[in-house]
Amino acid sequence: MEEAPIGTRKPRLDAERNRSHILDVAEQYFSEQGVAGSMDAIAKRAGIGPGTLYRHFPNREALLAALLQARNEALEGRRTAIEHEVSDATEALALWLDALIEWVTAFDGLPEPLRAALSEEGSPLALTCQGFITTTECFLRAAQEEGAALPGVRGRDLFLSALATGWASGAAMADESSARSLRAMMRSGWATRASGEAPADRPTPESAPE
Amino acid sequence: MEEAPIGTRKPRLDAERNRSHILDVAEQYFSEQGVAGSMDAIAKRAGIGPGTLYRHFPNREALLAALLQARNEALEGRRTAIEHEVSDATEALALWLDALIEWVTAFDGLPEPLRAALSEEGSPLALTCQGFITTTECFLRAAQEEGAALPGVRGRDLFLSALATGWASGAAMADESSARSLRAMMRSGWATRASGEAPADRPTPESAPE
DNA sequence: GAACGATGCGGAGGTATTCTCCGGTTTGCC
DNA sequence: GGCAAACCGGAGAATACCTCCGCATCGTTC
Repeated sequence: MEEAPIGTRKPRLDAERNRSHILDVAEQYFSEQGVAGSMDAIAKRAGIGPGTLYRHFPNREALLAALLQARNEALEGRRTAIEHEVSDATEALALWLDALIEWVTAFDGLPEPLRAALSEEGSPLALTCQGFITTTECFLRAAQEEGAALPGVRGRDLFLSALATGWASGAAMADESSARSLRAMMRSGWATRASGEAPADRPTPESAPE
Repeated sequence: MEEAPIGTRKPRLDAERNRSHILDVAEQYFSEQGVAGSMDAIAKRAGIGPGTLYRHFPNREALLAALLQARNEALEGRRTAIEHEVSDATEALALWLDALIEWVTAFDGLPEPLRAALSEEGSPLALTCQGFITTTECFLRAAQEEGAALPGVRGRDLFLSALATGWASGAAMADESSARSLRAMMRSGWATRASGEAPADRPTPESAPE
């Protein structure tokens, strides 16, 4: 559609290559050090100057947003998969929230900038989050119409819960058992008593009604 | 007992005064700017040099720990009050967790350093947290013996939940309704279905069985 | 009350990090 | 091949955390 090079002088190849190289390096660096790692260190590891890094990504948020792009698409895919393969609205919402938690913990320390981004309107991360909040709202509404989710809860609250769960799971004190507990508690937080008898420890039992 | 000035040459008065002045200033500063505010700014506002600030409190954590001291005692008081005035273990645990959330949100951004402190053994904040985790464990065990709380949950998980709830409530997106939702979801997270029929919106109904 | 030793004070400054500015170079287009 | 636009990269400004050390102040002792 907008591919016509009208007024846009075609992006230079070296810039394009630098950009993707930066993304590769940042992906690895953030995986190792967490998202709070030094920007200049990324530039140095990529063999470029700070200026180049900041030209491509004006701040940490922009870099993070670009890094998350691929995972965003994966998460969108997960969404349509759940929509098509899971008919039970309760299970669908639960699976979606699990996917959200996984997305939110893609990098160590990611929940913090996400929460911060929710406060600022123009942030690229905020846009992404807003989309996922809307999706959460969809799944939630379906579950509520089935009577499987409490009516007082809103999509943003569930999204915040997922974010908070991911944040808490990142604590050094939190082991695998804690993470499971937190997820389970979150689930019985929105589910009604009437909905499916799974109280806590059922490990997402892949019950696709194919 | 250890008041005998053996080997300790009695603390100087000006130092003591400086210390409490720093605490006053920091209290106000953190209340305005959140706990991530600049240390040097606190020193400047207190009219002292950074060196003096850091002599009294070697780092931000120590300063925070000292600031929280008063509130810690208030929280301990709340604990004994709950223990004496509330016989229902479910309600007691719920009240305690509400008090914890309030403590955790005493300053804007406080949950973050608390979570970080849990990772480091020698931190003064970690000690405090550990005490409250133990208290949480006590309330939880009582509730579990009444069959009012799920047996799989641990005290640390509940503490983490409270911390995470406070963290999420600090998001700009979170309004009062979100905070209430989060607390309600947390509660139905640990409570069994059998325990009291209060699902969400009961506003802590002061039912002291005197 | 005066001198002395221990203790506290405070600012200069080292290190780290984020981000900007600008001269020099490379690239794409004609 | 030449030109203008875009890009590169490092120097460096701004800020924050924290340390070091000469000097001042306090408490004690004579």
